[in-house]
Amino acid sequence: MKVSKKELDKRMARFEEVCRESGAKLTPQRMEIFREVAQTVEHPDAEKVFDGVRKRMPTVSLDTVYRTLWWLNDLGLIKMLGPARERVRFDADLSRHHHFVCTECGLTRDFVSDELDRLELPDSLLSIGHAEKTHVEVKGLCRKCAGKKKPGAKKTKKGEPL
Amino acid sequence: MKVSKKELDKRMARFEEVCRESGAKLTPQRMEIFREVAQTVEHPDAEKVFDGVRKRMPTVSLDTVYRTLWWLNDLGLIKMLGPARERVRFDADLSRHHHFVCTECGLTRDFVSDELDRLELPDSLLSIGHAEKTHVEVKGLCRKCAGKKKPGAKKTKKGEPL
DNA sequence: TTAGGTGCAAATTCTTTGCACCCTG
DNA sequence: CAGGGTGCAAAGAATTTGCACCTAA
Repeated sequence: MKVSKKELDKRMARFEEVCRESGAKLTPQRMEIFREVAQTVEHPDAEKVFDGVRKRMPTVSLDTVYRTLWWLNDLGLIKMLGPARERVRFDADLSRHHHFVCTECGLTRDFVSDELDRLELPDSLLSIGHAEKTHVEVKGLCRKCAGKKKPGAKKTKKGEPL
Repeated sequence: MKVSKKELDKRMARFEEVCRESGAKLTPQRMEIFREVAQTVEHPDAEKVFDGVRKRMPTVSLDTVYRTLWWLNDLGLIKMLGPARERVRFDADLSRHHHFVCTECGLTRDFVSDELDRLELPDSLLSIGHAEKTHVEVKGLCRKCAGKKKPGAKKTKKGEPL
């Protein structure tokens, strides 16, 4: 499913603007890679983007697609979903709960909430599918990282569980 | 952080029971791998589990850990978090929205909900960290997969609690 | 006894990097 | 013209698999 032309134009305009502001070069590859993500409501993976772009530009390489995608993400022009440099993790707690995830160090803690469990889903979901489970993920800084942040913000290694 | 001895014992007992019921062999490796996940509230990845088990059983191999973890997941004794065999995906929609994900085909669709956006988080979160964003992921079958699976599948009703 | 389980090592899959050439600004 | 950007190929990281030996039931 594609987004409306109007919305796509808006996204492309913002892309060019942010791109220019950041002082980065506006290459045809970047243009097409961004367009590929911006024109759809599906949430394509790198391979899908690659295939789409390749139709119009047969010489792009997969690694340019990856590099450009991370770059767009860093610029805040797109967002990443799912396994963003993380590993699979395991949980033996089978009771109903949600997760708090620290954006800095990856610390993940369970929490429960009656209010969340009573949530009602919007009608718009009916046209998409049949809901079976909902899981809430709260992102933020854990206490430890919030404390560290001010002095000299330090990065933790990728997806390291705590 | 470890779970209480009582809870751990409960989990181990259920493990042995399910294991026996399923007709699978109760090997020391499986025992220790399950115990490693069951004894903590952290959400360890395969490597972490491997390291923990290796302390008590120096000869386990990483691939046995992986195989056992998938097996435990299939038996419903543990759950997987994060990149469960998925790839990173990209989204150019920067507005506030949540996701519906089909557990069968992976289809991902955005949806919005005022109610979700007004959610109040429980106090218990305060002791963990500072919440910045909350994202809801609804899992279920998309219409297409629901149709394939069992033609007479029931539909979600409005207002049905999750 | 014997089918299922394990360890080892090699294979895959998805992503990331080094490097020399190319093109935008 | 300069320095960032690109393509290619090769490297990595996290899983996964083939195979022969081992062991719980």
